[in-house]
Amino acid sequence: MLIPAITHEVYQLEANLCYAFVDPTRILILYALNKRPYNVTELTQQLRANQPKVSRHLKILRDLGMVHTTRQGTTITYELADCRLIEALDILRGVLRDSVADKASLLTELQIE
Amino acid sequence: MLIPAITHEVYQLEANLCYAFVDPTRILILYALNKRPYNVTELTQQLRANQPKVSRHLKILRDLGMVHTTRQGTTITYELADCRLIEALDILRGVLRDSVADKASLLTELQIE
DNA sequence: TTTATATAAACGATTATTTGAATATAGAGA
DNA sequence: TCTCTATATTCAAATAATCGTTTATATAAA
Repeated sequence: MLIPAITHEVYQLEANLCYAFVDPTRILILYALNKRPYNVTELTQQLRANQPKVSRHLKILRDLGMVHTTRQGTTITYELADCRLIEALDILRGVLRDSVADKASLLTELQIE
Repeated sequence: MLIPAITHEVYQLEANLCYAFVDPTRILILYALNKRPYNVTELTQQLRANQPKVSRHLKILRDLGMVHTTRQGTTITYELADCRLIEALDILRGVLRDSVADKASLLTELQIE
């Protein structure tokens, strides 16, 4: 049962979406926006990053449809587009936690012997 | 309420894990292994990719602890380490589906007017 | 119209990722 | 030991991602 060539495009789309998650700054932004909407200046302060850096990452998230924007005067407020993004990130965080726990217990076993 | 510097390391770890998902071949492998374990040759045939390519991606997944291996003679069987990885990918797929649906309906509205 | 502020985009340098092709290793059996 | 098969690694080339710095744009208010 081979995987049809057309299917590869779906996986490419899925991979494109996941691209958002490979940078810690973007994950940080998503988790922050999960609490409440923020404008760029607020995010810049929270993340202790410079403004162009934050704007660049916001653009990536915007292009992927992960955040929505509303403008009030000169300030632009960003909000999370879909809370399932956090759901997915939380699951991965759980996987990470258990993975680290496994390595730690393995280390403990080695020390006993 | 600033995000403490130490926290950034956790987000870096999370981003490292997500790195597995930015390549369609790796997503394809994970979904395949979710059905049942496969050896490298079988995966190579399924994905219609060359063997070194599959092996390279398997190494990345192995290093991240996402797959486990067992050797029988010369063949090495890979299996999914944690089914929550698929759970997370499925959630993202749902987000993707709705996102595409939204764009499609927007397109429909434009055509009506 | 000028000025100030918030946000975005462009630029160049650096580093990372992916690939096909070629090569290496590891185990099984003659 | 030789050979075959399965799997892993290396290499060079092409592409892509990230960053700090600088510059541009857009809105509001004077």
